[in-house]
Amino acid sequence: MKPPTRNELEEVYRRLFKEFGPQHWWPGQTKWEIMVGAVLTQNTNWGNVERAIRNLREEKVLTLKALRKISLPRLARLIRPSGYFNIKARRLKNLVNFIFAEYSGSLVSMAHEPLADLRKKLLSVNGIGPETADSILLYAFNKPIFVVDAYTRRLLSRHNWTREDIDYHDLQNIFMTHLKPDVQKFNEYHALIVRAGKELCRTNPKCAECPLKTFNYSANFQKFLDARGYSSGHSR
DNA sequence: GACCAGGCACATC
DNA sequence: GATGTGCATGGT
Repeated sequence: MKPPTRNELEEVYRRLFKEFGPQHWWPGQTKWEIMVGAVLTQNTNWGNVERAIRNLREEKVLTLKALRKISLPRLARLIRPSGYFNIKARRLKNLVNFIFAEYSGSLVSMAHEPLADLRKKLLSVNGIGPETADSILLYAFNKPIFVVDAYTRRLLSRHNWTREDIDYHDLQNIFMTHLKPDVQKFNEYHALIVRAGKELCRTNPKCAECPLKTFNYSANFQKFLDARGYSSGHSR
């Protein structure tokens, strides 16, 4: 098992982009809306997050100020469709309180904070882990940090480039050390991996249709396919 | 009815 | 430091 080379990472990007085109991420209009989405989508289908965000918008509480004032039970009720609503309500409150405590509620001054400092501070907020922090940094604040997630982990491990249980930062470092810091490209690359990942998901690999099919899948992935009865006919 | 989805914190050993 | 568990909805 050896990690992908720079050329391989570039080739993956080219193929994904050619297959799917630009993804125009993040699916959210304002900095704050992107941050809310980043918390709500934790281990949750994006469609459910959209319902929750729609509720917040319809109730006119999809702003920093409104979310500061809203009661915890009401917030939990509105974001119910996104799952884990009690925990996520508290996490959103934690994020709001952090922004007021640290930046007087100003996303503009928050945006001026250097990447490394802002990242460290975000990670200190209870409920903001590495992926949520990096999503906020890249997609809300346009900072050059590569976001990795379950799809990224799956993509690399199935090509036998990494172990399935690779640590978040080890995985992130593979991209950060090989690719030049480029906000637009990091944005697009992660979005494309998610897009492709949905076609390479756990229960329905659809490998014949995967744009990466010309890579050699790993022995592990082959075993995975065999175990689920996907190998006969269309796997390679 | 089982399994899955763009994590994270916390308990326990 | 590694491993396990709770959190919860809506789609397939």
